[in-house]
Amino acid sequence: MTDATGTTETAAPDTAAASAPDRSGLYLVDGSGFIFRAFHALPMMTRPDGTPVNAVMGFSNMLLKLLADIKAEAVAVVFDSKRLNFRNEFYPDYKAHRPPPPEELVPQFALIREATEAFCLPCLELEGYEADDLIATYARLARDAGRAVTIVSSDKDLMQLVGPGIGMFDPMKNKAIGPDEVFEKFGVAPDKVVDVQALAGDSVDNVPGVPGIGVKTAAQLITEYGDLEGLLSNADKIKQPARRQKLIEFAEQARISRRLVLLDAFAPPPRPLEDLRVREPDHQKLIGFLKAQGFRSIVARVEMEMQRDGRIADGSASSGAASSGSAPGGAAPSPAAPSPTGDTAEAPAARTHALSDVEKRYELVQDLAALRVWIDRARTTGILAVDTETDSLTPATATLVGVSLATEPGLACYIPLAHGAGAAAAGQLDFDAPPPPAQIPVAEVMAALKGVLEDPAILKIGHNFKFDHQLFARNGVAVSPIDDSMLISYALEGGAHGHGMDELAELHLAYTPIPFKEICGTGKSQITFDKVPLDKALAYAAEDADITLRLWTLLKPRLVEARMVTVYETLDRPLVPVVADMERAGVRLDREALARLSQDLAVRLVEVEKDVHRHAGQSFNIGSPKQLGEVLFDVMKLGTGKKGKTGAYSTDSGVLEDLAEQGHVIAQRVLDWRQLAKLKSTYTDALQQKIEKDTGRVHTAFSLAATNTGRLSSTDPNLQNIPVRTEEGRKIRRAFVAAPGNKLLSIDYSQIELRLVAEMADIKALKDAFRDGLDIHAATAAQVFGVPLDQMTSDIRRKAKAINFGIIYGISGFGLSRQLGITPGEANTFIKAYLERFHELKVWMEATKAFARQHGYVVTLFGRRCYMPGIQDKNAARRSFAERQAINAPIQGTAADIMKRAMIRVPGALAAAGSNARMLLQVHDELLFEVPEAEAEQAAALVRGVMEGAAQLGVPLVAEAGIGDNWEEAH
DNA sequence: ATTGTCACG
DNA sequence: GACGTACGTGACAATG
Repeated sequence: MTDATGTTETAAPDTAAASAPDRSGLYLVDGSGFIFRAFHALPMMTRPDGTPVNAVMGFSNMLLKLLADIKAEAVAVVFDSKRLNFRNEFYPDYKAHRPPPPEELVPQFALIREATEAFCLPCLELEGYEADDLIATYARLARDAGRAVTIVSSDKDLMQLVGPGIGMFDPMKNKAIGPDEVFEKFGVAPDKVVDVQALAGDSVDNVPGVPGIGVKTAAQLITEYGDLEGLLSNADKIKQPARRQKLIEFAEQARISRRLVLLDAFAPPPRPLEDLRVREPDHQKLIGFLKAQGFRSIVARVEMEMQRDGRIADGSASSGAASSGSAPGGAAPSPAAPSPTGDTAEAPAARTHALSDVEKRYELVQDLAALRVWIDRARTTGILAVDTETDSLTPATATLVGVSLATEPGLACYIPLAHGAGAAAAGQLDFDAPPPPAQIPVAEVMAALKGVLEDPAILKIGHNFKFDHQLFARNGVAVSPIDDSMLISYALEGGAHGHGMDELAELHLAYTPIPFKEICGTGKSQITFDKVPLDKALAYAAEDADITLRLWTLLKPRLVEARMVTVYETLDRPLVPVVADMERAGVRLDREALARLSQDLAVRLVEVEKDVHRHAGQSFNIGSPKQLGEVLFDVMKLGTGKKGKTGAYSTDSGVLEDLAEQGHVIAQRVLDWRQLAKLKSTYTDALQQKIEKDTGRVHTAFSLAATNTGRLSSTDPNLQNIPVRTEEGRKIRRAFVAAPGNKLLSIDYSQIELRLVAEMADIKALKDAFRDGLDIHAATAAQVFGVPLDQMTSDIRRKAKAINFGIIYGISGFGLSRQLGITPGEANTFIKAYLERFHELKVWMEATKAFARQHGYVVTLFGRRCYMPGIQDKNAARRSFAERQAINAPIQGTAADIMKRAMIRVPGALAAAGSNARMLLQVHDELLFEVPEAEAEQAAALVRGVMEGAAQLGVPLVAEAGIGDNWEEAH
């Protein structure tokens, strides 16, 4: 991750470095780290008033020496925030049993901040982050601006940052720390330090690591296997039995440990890098402070230096520059004096602006020189919002029409790539039409952007980045690292509202973006984006990147406040490249088989239609519920219809099945017709249309922010509802086939939701049954109805199965009675027996509903919030509905979380094993793969392992695999 | 654009 | 005592 700068061939004359040669160093002083070390290293001393000041003294000495020795143009002192930081969110014990600081140290915290201000140096701190994270963030920013960085600290946790352009300096031992010193300490290069720490752990910070593994062993293992994931996925190959066992058992703990020690170099900077410039110290103020502490020897040194340099202490840092640190008496920054440089304590609302408040500076980029300016801007800010425009909504095959970028709010550009000649739409030759506009060839733009888009030190931000990620991947660019403002919003407020850009812009920025319709029209006259004139394209596309950046700026910090960083960073964000690859892979369909099925269905539909009309004695549209109801209930007088709230007759399958049972043949024939019509229109006809010419495959789109529970959904076409329950339907499944030489591999979780009920409600009897590997429905039947397993009947088992499902849905006597065809009274008796046998369940359900009422949301096992607005509704029906949702959402949502964890780990596990299997589809508890025939069994075992190991619970997770030439066979 | 229906987990 | 119900999705055809 080090050769980020200057790798692109096109970057020959580095204009940023040439014209603004700001190569002077930035010094980042680890204030929090220093104070502890100085306190323990230096003998106790006190001020005349008795205040202990030994650490303050050490700190002042250190700063003075630093400022005298170095030629830094910028210095900042960084502190921990007082409150908990984001690490406590996923590991509450982080730095937990640290004793409170010694009594003599406490008053020195504030004095050290005062000292920093007396030296006219900026103090940096940020709620939710440690000093180390801010140091990592500013080190990244400065290095990318081409400036040398020195971290003044001896903390080993910062050693991971050492590399080209970034060094450390130990102020206590007075010696530099470079890659050699890091290797000496950890036995690996700086970029592998976190992997070693993840294994070795750290008792001081309460980082658990893997028991029995110290730094030495860790270094040896990491050297052999490359990195932590490489080691963990090959743990079974370790020779020493005890070590192998520990690595397998504590794999998850090692992963958590790595996240604990890994510094976040993308913390929102509390103030711009440019603000950190060293100012001429206010010597009078400095001397005043030092005298007040009784540091006479230091005062003497300062005065000597002033004389030597011939400086006169007269507040030379005049006007604006002095304003932030010049409060008399060294008091804490006065809130009454608004500082133009901006304090860290600024209200969140002030961080953003209504779109209309800021001048929009949007630029059309039509040559490489202009593009390079934007690339330089991205390197300076380390942050780049990106949006792509295409001629279609299927990113697997769409043509890239343009790219927009934004580097700061209001500052955005659009790079047209494939815009045609203005109004010459319809593809007709028009010799009077204007020629195509000036555009940089796509290949050149990609070559120029690749370095930035793949630079680990530049964060790329998108809204629904999965789409853009796919387009760049098709152009040979693997965008990383990324943030997605849509997914941030989803993690924050899933279920509370939608997360599309337009909706979020209204909600958070009080701004209505230019509607797509206004640019491209609608319906038959709609044009593709490549036909849009450049001025309009610029206004629309640049605005998208601009809004994305503004939303990110506003929403990213809220993740920390809401303690939702872990959900976002471990469940949602990493899914973006994984799902992008799935969509891009697509799935092969047998078009001829579908066509034959369509033909067959068409013939049979005509037959059944005739039959229905014959029974009815008249011709009508069976597909019209209105006409059908009138025929059945008004004309034929079959029972008494009328049900729906709109006054219309209900003709759904339940009603028709009742009629069929009463012997009305027409009802069964309508049901047959409905089934055939559904299969034809939704599947056999539609799926043929969805086969992409370019790839010969179908590419669904998975929505990552559509559901209330954290599940994915699939659209255009929906491949999560392909028929399977009836024989007719399974014929459609057989049209989903593997490419030649390949097999389809389907692996699904067995009973995952019921297992999670047992886990989350902590139901002992149910957990035992799962641990014993019993037939869970038979086992619950035995326990609830008191029937011995050897006397179990299929009917009793069926009833228990229905109750088990009902629990997951937030059971009601009415619902269960309808499902089982029994009276609500009987159903209630069953439920009562169930809740008595599994008494923990009732406790959990009541607690969950109470939580929902109190907070307006429920949480999954992994911390995802599912908002349910109806929970306080005055209407009893709506409230009951929300209560059932409150029961269901944590169960369904936790299952979704676990599936996401598995999906995120699958590609790495496959790659590590050298497998060529490709993940194609997810259907909530099932994953579908396409895999070379010879590798199928191996891939099945591997993926099963990943899925079963995706969470460590009190109940086992079980996944079952099937292999076949088509999806029906594999399932 | 909304409603009814039905495919899936 | 009365609400009207199993939870979560998306697509299609009819209809306003």
